Amino acid sequence: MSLAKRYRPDERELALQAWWEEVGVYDFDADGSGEMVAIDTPPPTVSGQLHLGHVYSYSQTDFMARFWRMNGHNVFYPMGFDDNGLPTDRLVERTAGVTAKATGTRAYIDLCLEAGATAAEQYRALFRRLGLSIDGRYTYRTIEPQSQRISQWSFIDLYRRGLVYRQQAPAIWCPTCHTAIAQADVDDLERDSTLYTVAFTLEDGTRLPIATTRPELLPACVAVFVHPEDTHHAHLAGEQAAVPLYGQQVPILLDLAVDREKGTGAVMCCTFGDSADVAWWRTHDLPLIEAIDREGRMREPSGQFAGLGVREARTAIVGALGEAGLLLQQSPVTQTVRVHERCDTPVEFMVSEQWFVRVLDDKEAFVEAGEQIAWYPPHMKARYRQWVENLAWDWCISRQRAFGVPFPVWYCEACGAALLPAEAQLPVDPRFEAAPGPCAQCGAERFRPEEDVMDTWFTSSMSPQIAGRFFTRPELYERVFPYAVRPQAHEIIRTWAFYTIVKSHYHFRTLPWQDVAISGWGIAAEGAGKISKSRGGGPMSPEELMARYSADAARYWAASTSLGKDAVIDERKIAAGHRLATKLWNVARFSERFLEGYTPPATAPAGLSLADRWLLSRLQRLIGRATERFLAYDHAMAKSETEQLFWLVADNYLEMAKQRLYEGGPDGEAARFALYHALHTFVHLLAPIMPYVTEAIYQDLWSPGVSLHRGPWPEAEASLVDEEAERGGEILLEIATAVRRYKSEASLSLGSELGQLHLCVKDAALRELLDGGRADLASVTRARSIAIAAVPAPDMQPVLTAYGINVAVALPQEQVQDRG
RNA sequence: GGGCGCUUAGCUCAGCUGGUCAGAGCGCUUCGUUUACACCGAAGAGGUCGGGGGUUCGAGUCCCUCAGCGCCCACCA
Repeated sequence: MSLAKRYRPDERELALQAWWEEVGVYDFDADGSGEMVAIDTPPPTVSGQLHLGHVYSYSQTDFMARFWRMNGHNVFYPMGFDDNGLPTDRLVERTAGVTAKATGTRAYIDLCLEAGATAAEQYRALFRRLGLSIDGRYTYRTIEPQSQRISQWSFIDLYRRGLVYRQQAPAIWCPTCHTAIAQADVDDLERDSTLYTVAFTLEDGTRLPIATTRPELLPACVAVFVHPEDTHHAHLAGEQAAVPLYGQQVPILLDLAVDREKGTGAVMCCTFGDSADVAWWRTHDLPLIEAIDREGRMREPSGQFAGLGVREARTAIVGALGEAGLLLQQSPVTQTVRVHERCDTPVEFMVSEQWFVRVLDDKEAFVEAGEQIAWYPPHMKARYRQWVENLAWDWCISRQRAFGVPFPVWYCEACGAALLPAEAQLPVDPRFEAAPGPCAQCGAERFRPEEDVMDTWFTSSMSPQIAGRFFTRPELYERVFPYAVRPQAHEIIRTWAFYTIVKSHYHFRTLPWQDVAISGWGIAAEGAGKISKSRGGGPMSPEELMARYSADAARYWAASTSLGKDAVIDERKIAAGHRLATKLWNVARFSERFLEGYTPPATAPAGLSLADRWLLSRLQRLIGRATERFLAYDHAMAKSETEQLFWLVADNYLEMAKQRLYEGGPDGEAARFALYHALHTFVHLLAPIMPYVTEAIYQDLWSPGVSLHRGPWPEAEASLVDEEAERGGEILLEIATAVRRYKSEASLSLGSELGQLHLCVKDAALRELLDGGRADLASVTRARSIAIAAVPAPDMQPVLTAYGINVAVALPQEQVQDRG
């Protein structure tokens, strides 16, 4: 077996990937006895194309998986595709240009299933190409029957425990997606708006100015609030005010939540303009006037403006107010509005009947759960805690959409009671299946199905159960749950991480995982932001990038930034990864002729040079350090330190050992020993990050047919640590650099010989230490002779004074004459 | 308004528990091709580590403060 002159990642990576799968390198051993590491892999959402942000975060998970696997752990690394629910539903609407209403629910579901399957194949292909060491036998889709079964079981279990409820209440509503959504699905969007001051009329006919950004809600105005200590307004409490344009009389009420400094100090309460309105509506028991319908159009209370969209209605009402002389003032304001994160549409609050999971009652338990989980990096825990502490709504889990996991619920036509199926019947789709009646309450036999589907997070929060085959492989599930780690991005701490913790707490009274590893985002260089939200999937597609540089190079980039930090997509960094792979290959090629058929002795041979001892010592410390860093999820530091020593070795040690290696003999044996350990160590330590080129070298040089990625991981050999040699080695490096500087300044080639290299070393112990580096220095400097003495050399060119050493060189006699 | 993070060479960033940390890659300048590598090598130039104050024998490294940037959360009349 020999190494090709050139490493061709484009060919080699594909072949290795196929081979790894063929021999099952990534196979989890369901019956194995080794220490378990189960990874609760994030199932990517089917909502578009994969981008470099996925490459970034998924690579970081794979570094851990490969590290643990090489360390002999039994790694459960499944993959899922989150293809149920709103994201897929919206994708189909956008790409196919159809709606469920137009095609019919059944046909629409089929379109969504197809879109999910297509995306899953694309994602799978990219993940393979990237070299994620996923065990393909444990792949799932969140829409598949087993996922639905687990999700519906979760619902039924929560229902029995009284932890879900159905309520007619104001819920956060997306007019574009036409569904209720959860608090977690809402983002902030800053935008320019106008603050209108309009004139309400008091009973005595005087005007009460009130500022609003939403005049279209005047028909839904149900009260005016003032602060009890507001000297200008508090006396009005108990009076009625007439709403401009519409004329309905509303009470003037007191509430401490009013900000006297804002607007005019008096504020109108509509059903509903924002969450404060909802709160006031509840606490003051106000009437409900629904002015906006579910598509975001004005309803009949709006009078002549009924049928207009919210924005058109606002313009029209402002016009009418102006004509009526009721518009006192308008001024531009910057306003932050709440929008649906999936479509950026400003949300409304709609009274509708929705299913909720109780979370507000158990905030403390969820905060405590967050405390018990180890977060990487640790400050991400603060985000979780802050979110939980600020929760204001129970988790709304029903969505008025066609595609998703259906609720396993029918309602009795006669008495309205909910009928749930037995667990054995799951999964069910009440929209297409008859209820397993009769009604337990009244005995009636006519039912109406629950038409809504579940929030996609309701299912993905069961990912530990779905991946672990909760129902179909209970023995497997027992082994993997709770998981060792949940890798995920930070923007879904409030959804995926939180909801998974909620489910695990309610169903199993346990934490779902020990650790949470939070990755940052891969972000585009200009106008930093999430690349999935930029057009065209970012600056370069992952496929394009890997075709140009290799998967190893892409992973190298992903390894350059530690957990939790965003990384700018930097092609230069990816190119640097490519160069590292090439260099590694060339070092291996150089080493091949010396290491072919070589089995290193168990203990170091006699006659190690100073450079050999330096190298062996540095390698032992590197092994310890890299291992420690990987254990702390710090792949960036592990990579950086390994890479640093590697380049030092490639640029310097190899030149120092070359002469001895070529000449053979006992000195050559010593160099072989050190060289073997160096290459062996680098190939192993870099394997989690650059699995392809390291495996290629391992296969070609050492163990054809046995994968590097099954380990074992190197262990540091304490007897090789040698601090004295490390200091001496540093001096050798300095001398080598000094001599190269001399040659560079003299415009000599690096290969040109020196007549003599003279070291003047006063300290006897140091002199003896450096004596062990004669061969190393001769090799790297091409000096014909080396003098190490206590006295300076006469008539020689000084090149370095440091460490109490004076280094001088002399050219060979013939060159001196030539130059003269 | 609250919380968290960031501010180190022209660019992108490393610098863990304070004392060879002032670093890497890219870019730039100059030089160099016969036994791994021109998909290359070598040498060099470049920063008072955002500002100010403090702790310490000693601070990018700890504390305070100011400024700017980013993110999360709350508010949003």
